[in-house]
Amino acid sequence: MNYDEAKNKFISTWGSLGSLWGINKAMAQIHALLLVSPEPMSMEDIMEELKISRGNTSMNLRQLMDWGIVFKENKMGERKEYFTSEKDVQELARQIAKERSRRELKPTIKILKDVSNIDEDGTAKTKELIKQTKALHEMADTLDIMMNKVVGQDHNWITKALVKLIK
Amino acid sequence: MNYDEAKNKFISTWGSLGSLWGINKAMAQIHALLLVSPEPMSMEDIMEELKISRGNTSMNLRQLMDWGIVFKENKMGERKEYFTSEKDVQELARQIAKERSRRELKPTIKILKDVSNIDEDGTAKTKELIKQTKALHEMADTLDIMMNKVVGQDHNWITKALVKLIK
DNA sequence: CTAAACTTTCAAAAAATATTGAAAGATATT
DNA sequence: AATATCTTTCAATATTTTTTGAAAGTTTAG
Repeated sequence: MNYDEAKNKFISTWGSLGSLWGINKAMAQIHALLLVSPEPMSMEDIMEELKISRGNTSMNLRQLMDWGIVFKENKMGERKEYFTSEKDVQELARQIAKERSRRELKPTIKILKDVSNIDEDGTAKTKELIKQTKALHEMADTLDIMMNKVVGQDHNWITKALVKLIK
Repeated sequence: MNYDEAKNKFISTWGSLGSLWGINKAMAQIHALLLVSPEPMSMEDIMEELKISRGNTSMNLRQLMDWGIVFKENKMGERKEYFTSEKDVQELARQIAKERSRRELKPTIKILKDVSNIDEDGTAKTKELIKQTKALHEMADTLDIMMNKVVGQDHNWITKALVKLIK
């Protein structure tokens, strides 16, 4: 496998993996491209490499910046904007954990809490609904605490956490 | 909020959350419905409650069984098939972790390994590709080991893991 | 102020994904 | 073996999501 094959394979794999962490293909591919590019890239560069339209590139770059994993850079004397990705994969993981907690986990926890707090009326179905949503609430809450813990951790948290888990 | 409102809210929340763990809306809603139903449900029952077609119900039930989180049950003297969900949420989490490792993480790890093993040719772009995919490979591998560790853990692993992390 | 260089927006089109429902397939019952 | 009961399949359809590209917007330079 040569460089170009390897790069394309990585970009397309990362692209289809996007759905795994809740982003679309183009967004994930742009991210992959920037992640392995030694130099910041312009919108033009990205459009060209991935064969996607200007509008698409613009929108997805914005979203990546909203996620806090891609940044604008300005080259001196140049009008054009350049983009880079967060290069430290652990920082990347932390940022993603933080955003997913905020966007998905926290809102879900709130709903689970509300649902599990309905009045107990003695029927089996109400009991079951309360019981199961309570259990999910607890689990989601624990997961959220863990994820936020991770966000405040030093760079090698994953390895350390692993060591602790395996004991 | 009364029982029906709460139940519907839970089902629709769980449904839209499906994409979070990589399954479609109908599948997630069927799962939610079974999770809070005190009794096994027939295909008829499910179609009725969720207002979805027979074909849709059949296909999604099959997938849920493939994930190992929904089971067939037979009532004595009845021809019809009934379905129940795994009720223990920790077992549910374990099963999901296991399947996602198998379906998504492991294949990705393999590709990252291949890509990061291309020949170093001294150029900056090749160096960067190797460096970044190696880092991702290491992280994905660690995550996979953690997830599989979790799969073999006892019922309160989440709480225990949390305690360890917080120290 | 006006033009040039670049970016963003958004309605329309395309692509991807999910859903339906009727026919075919099972399996049990008479 | 014919019928009844129930499930699965899959081509057609509907829905949702993504992408495009041209117009509008913004910023800098002259």
